[in-house]
Amino acid sequence: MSTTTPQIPSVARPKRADALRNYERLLITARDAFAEGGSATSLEEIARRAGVGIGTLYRHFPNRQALLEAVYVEEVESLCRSADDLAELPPWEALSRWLHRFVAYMATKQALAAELLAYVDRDADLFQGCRRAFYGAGEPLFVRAQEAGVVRSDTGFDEVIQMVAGITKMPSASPQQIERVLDMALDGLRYGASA
Amino acid sequence: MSTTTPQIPSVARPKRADALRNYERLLITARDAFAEGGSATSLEEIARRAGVGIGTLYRHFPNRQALLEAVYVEEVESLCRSADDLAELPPWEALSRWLHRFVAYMATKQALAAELLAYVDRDADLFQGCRRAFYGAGEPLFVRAQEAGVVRSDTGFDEVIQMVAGITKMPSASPQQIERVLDMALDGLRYGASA
DNA sequence: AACTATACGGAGGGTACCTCCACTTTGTCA
DNA sequence: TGACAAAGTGGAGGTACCCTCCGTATAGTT
Repeated sequence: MSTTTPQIPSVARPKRADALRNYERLLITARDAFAEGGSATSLEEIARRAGVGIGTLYRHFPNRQALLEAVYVEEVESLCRSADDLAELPPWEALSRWLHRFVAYMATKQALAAELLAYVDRDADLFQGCRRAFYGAGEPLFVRAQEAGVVRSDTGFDEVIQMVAGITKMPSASPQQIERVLDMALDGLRYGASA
Repeated sequence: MSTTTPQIPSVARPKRADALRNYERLLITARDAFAEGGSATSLEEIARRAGVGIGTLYRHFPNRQALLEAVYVEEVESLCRSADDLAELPPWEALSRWLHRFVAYMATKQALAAELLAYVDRDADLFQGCRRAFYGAGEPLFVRAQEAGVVRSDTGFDEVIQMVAGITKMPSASPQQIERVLDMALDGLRYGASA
């Protein structure tokens, strides 16, 4: 299943060793900084924290939008790749865990996505690609669970994603509440399954 | 019906004549500028266009958020007041026109609302108040139409607003498309009415 | 007309995004 | 291995934006 991991226009890494090092430090630092500061962190701050000059940051990411995009894509890819780890688990277990990760991911990335939407519009390649990636990674887990008879047969992956996406948008709910609601929703997904 | 127009924490106008003049010019200029530039316009630009100094702008609106809020509230109030103009019209005509205005309003104010949401959270007084105002203004039109038998009786104003709000969020649709979809949805609202 | 509370305007402080270019490092090829 | 070109680095500084401060001007009152 590892070959099914779909590739988004995946960001082209730089070639030289030092450049690659700096690139990845910047990406990680930016991810963490945005997670804390809700995407309000300045690029200067990120460069400083990553221990590189501001010029270096701009060599790798020509503007703020580019950095936001790169962080976003990186996270989506990581979430999709993480579906592979779950291939060994029983079908239900795998699907359920992945959806939990999906929700946790959305919780932290909402501010980032909101700012990105101010730059690019909703159906830009970026988001299209990410949606395709989500489907490519999650749908096999779903189908497997359905074929194993642990998920009701009268629904589709689309509906599940929409339901789960809706849950992530619950206004001002604590992470615990969201987890509980997700579990309830997932119980509904099992209800009436053949096994 | 003009007394039913609900008041949002309505912005307190300044007292002195010159101050009031400047205040309103700023508000109008800001509204137009945000409508064009999608809320990206700078406050300096707005002050310049309104023909006042930047200090004057800041005297009336202590920061960017305050100006955005004032424009937003002003527009909501205006939309709600406009329900009064429609009181003379036949019930269906009145409801239908007001919902069209609602959609047109949403189309232009989406960017503004998006930036506001970055400052205040979704269930702040601001938005609560605006929702109350919407209901106060629109529900009587709806009830009147329903009582006149030109709107089906098996639905409520909540549902209609949600449906219409959904239409306003149609991604990258032209104003004409939105109008057409709204008309179709409104036909659905009439379907099976008694008259 | 004099007076005072209110309002005006814009210079300037602080910070953010981004550009430019002199200098350094990496990797390659004779 | 050492020299050299290509690639990469860092930070001063340009421009724009938000906002503060305060000396000046004006509306409304007595």
